[in-house]
Amino acid sequence: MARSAEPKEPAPGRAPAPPHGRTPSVKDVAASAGVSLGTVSNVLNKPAAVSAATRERVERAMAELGFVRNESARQLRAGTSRTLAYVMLDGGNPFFHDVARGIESGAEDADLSLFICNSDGRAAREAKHLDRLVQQRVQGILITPVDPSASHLREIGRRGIPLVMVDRLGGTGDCCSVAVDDVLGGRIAIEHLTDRGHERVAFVGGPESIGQVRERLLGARQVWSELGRDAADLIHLPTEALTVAEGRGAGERLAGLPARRRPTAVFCANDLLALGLLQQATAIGMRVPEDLAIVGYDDIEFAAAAAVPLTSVRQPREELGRTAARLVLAEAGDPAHRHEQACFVPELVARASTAAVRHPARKR
Amino acid sequence: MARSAEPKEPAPGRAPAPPHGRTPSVKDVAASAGVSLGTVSNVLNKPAAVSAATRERVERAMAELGFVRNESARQLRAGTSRTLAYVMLDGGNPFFHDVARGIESGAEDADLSLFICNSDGRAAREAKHLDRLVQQRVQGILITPVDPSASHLREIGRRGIPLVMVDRLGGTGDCCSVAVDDVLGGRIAIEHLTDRGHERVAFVGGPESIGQVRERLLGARQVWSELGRDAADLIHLPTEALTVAEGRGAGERLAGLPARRRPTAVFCANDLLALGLLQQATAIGMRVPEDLAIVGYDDIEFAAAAAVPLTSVRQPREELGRTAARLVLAEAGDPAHRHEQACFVPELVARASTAAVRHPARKR
DNA sequence: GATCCTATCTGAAACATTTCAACGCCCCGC
DNA sequence: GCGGGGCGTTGAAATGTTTCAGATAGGATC
Repeated sequence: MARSAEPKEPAPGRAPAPPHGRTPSVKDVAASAGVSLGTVSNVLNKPAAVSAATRERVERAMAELGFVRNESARQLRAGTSRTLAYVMLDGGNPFFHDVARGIESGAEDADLSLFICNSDGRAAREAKHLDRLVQQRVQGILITPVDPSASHLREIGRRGIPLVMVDRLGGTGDCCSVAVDDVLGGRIAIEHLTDRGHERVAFVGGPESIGQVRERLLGARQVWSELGRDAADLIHLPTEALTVAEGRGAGERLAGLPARRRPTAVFCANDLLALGLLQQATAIGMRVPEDLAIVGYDDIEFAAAAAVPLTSVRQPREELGRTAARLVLAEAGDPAHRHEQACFVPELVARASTAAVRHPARKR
Repeated sequence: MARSAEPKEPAPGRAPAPPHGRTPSVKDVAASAGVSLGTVSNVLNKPAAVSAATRERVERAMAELGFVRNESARQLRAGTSRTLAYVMLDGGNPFFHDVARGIESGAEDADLSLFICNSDGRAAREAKHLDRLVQQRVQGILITPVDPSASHLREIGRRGIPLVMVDRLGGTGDCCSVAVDDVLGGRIAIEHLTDRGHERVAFVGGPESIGQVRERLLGARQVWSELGRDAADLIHLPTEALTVAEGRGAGERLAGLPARRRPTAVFCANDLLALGLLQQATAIGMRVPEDLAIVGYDDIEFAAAAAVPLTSVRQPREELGRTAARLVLAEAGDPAHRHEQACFVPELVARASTAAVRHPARKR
């Protein structure tokens, strides 16, 4: 019954089979190398304090036994883990994955692992994730919250766990945050469209409970009124969510408008909406950009990959993530840390979906 | 200097400020409730063994102190963590996120957390992630490996950590795996195209070092020869990777073919390629499906959202993930576990990109 | 009243690591 | 020969939890 080594397979790697059942600990290594366990610990943590000969002996023992540090024990002693966590809002939106990638790169630099969670827009899930993360004693939490003012967020802060809001403004300033200037994003989108000669534009997006949506719309309206345009010519087509399906729905409603009122361009609150809208528009035979120009938001990879490449407002996603990681680490390192609100500037990426065309209405 | 409670903010939540610096432990709770720490532990782990009165007292103490279990300590004692991990191959491909969602749902059922890592197709990154996961003593590892035969994978197995390959066949059977029948997938894609009357078809995909690519191509060729078609009419357009950019490149090469040799349909090894190809085809004025029919693979959300909705071979992604989670848990629970190779059946989802059109070549 | 049982609670041990005061040792300078 | 100071090493303490053998008490049964 004893688990014998398979004779067929003569140790393919370097590490031999584990000594016996249990995975070896520092104690085993110490015994095998004939040193105290404090010395083994020193080899791991301050190798300079150990003589070369001893160090080598210990290292050989570790290799022979296939020793691997037990991170739980280390954490227990240290009081905190070597892990950051990012709780993202919508796992179906590539935007957040790009942000996550930025965070990961920041975490990597500090030699930390990154725990990625997905709240899927549901407060209960978010709370559950946060609960777990607190139990894990993560070193810091990055989050794009369902509701930035939720009580479970303040709870985290009260516990003294560094927390950074990502892509949301920290509001009252009781935590760090990184965000992009959404009002400005709305402005440049509309400026781009008016530059292209559009006089009747729709803003597609909702619900307005989402700060981003509110601000992008606000920016749009600001420019519109500054240009002295009639507010009635900037239509708001609300959606229930920022998804492809909702974008299609908005496309249908757009098509249903009487020709007089129908806009020649739309500005969508994100790229998913824009892609859905583009699809619907194409399906009913509208040409983009000739009949309808479209501007999206986020500049996700699929925006550039659309059949008609999508003009979009790009956010510096990875940098957003990297900065967030930097802030959370700064807060973790320095107790006297002042909360910081980083705000990035969005940038318009013009593509075919708003290419300059002599507009039919003007041409004739 | 003492950190006094802010007078402005009269305890917004229920939990009062932590007692003093340190986060409270079971010992603190025990002291505060006037019981032994064993009892506190029982309240947490086997509440039935504690009298109602005591339990309530302890629970009140926990609430008052804002006690949160320390997961590291729990893990240390238990010898293993309450965490699964998924190392995905390509964070930029929504397919893997859907798989991850399935895994998460499986993990959720077992009340485990899921650690999501991204190897980004790089073996070194993958090895680093695995290293960390072993240090964390995760309960099991799910992985879509860069190279299924890599030595660091066998290492994991030798350590006795349950490992399940996702979307890859376990090959020699020395670990569990879940996969989808890619040969069959290739077959149904080609059958669909030949049903639609196409007589010259291209397979776009590569590199062939990827098992999926090889098998989908194999399935395609099988059907082709079974139908008695000339092998020269099933062109293989190789790509360097399964990305949108490579899809665009393939589109260019396709357009460059002399009209006689140009296929009327393509079967792409995944949806990213198909989307890139669709974009390029549209850009140069080819109509889809009239001039070129396209079949993708994976049926990611963006396939349905494309301007011309993409016909695609759907894999049961979430189920793949859920099954993988189930297998890894089975292996973790039962040491005498027999490795299992789960194989799912793909399914064709027909959309506009291969809609039946009277094909020009036949019409005239 | 002794015995047994059950329900409840206790205290110490164990888990793997890091830290730290202390120790032995050797060499240097006096 | 002795004090002093590095250097390298040691052993014990501490971290927060779970587990488990025992302790205690309160009934019920004989």
